[in-house]
Amino acid sequence: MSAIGFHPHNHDSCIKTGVSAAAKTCTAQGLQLTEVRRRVLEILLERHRALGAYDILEVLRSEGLGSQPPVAYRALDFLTKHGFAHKIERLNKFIACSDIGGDHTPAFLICTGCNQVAEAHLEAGTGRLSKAAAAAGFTIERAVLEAEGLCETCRGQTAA
Amino acid sequence: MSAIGFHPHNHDSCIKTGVSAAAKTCTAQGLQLTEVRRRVLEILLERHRALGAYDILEVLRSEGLGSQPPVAYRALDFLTKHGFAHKIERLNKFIACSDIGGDHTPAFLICTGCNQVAEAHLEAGTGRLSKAAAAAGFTIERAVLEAEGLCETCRGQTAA
DNA sequence: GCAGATCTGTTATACTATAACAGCTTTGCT
DNA sequence: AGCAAAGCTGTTATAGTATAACAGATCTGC
Ligand SMILES: [Zn+2]
Ligand SMILES: [Zn+2]
Ligand SMILES: [Zn+2]
Ligand SMILES: [Zn+2]
Repeated sequence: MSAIGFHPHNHDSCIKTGVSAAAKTCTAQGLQLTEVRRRVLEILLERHRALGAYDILEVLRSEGLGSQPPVAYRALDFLTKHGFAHKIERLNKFIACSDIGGDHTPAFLICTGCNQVAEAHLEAGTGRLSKAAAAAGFTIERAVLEAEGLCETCRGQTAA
Repeated sequence: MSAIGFHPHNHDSCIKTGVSAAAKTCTAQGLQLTEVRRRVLEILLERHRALGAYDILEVLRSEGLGSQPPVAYRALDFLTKHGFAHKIERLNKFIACSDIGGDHTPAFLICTGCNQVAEAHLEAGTGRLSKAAAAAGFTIERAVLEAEGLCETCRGQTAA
């Protein structure tokens, strides 16, 4: 429930934890966490912010892991499909999941000041949107919840 | 609060009501509802579904109202900026606001069966996302709330 | 009527994403 | 091991979405 992401923290552990959690899930579900896929996840975890597909491709290219768009998009499809990463629709960018493993309804707080994106995990089916959908007889299969605004730090700087 | 949009209804009145509400708002706020802008709003109201910018451009072109992308995008920027239309981020498409005039936080129900999009109007600042944001010291300026799934009709057809 | 602001038309280009096909690798089975 | 099916990768080409920049037209307030 708490929205981490706007606070400094030790980052190496983020990366290791994220990759190993993904590896574990893949093993359990018979999925292949291949070289490219693992590396894309690492890149997202390393940068710890939303990246465009072509940003990622540039890194892959520099490492000899693939140089054409489909390589990046396929890896991202895999990662997003299985919940290891998410697409931020508002930005057309991708970000590593901050809680790889659990089945969740992610929501994002996008700071327009520092461009950081924080992921909040909400309980599914308990909000106003769910109620409105239920009232209309609509069955939700996937939700995009993204808020733009200012994080605490950036807001302070604007006010000051 | 109720999500209209998945039910048949008389449409001419939608169009007239929408345009005149927009015209009224523009007069009140000193905005210019020019030929192109009005026509784009009409097109969105007529079709009553989400349209891509290039779909709209095609219509404009056929009517001699502008043939280059910026013409459509500028009109859409105007309409979305002032709440006469909304962009559906998940689809990269645009739709006329179903309640032109009121200041609102729109949420959308996107049916993957029939491609219809219904707009629900939620009260701002009362949901889980707002609470999560407040807890993180984050100030929301704009929210994207989009749910994909099946409307009542399409769900019935799938089940049957 | 004039100055400033705003809107339109146009060219060019940037950015985002996928189709399609050939070849390689892994997996599961015998 | 040998084989077939499924899945992954590399590549070319192309589709789809969006904006920068500048010149000219129109509207607005004075
Ligand atoms: Zn997540
Ligand atoms: Zn910030
Ligand atoms: Zn609306
Ligand atoms: Zn439907």
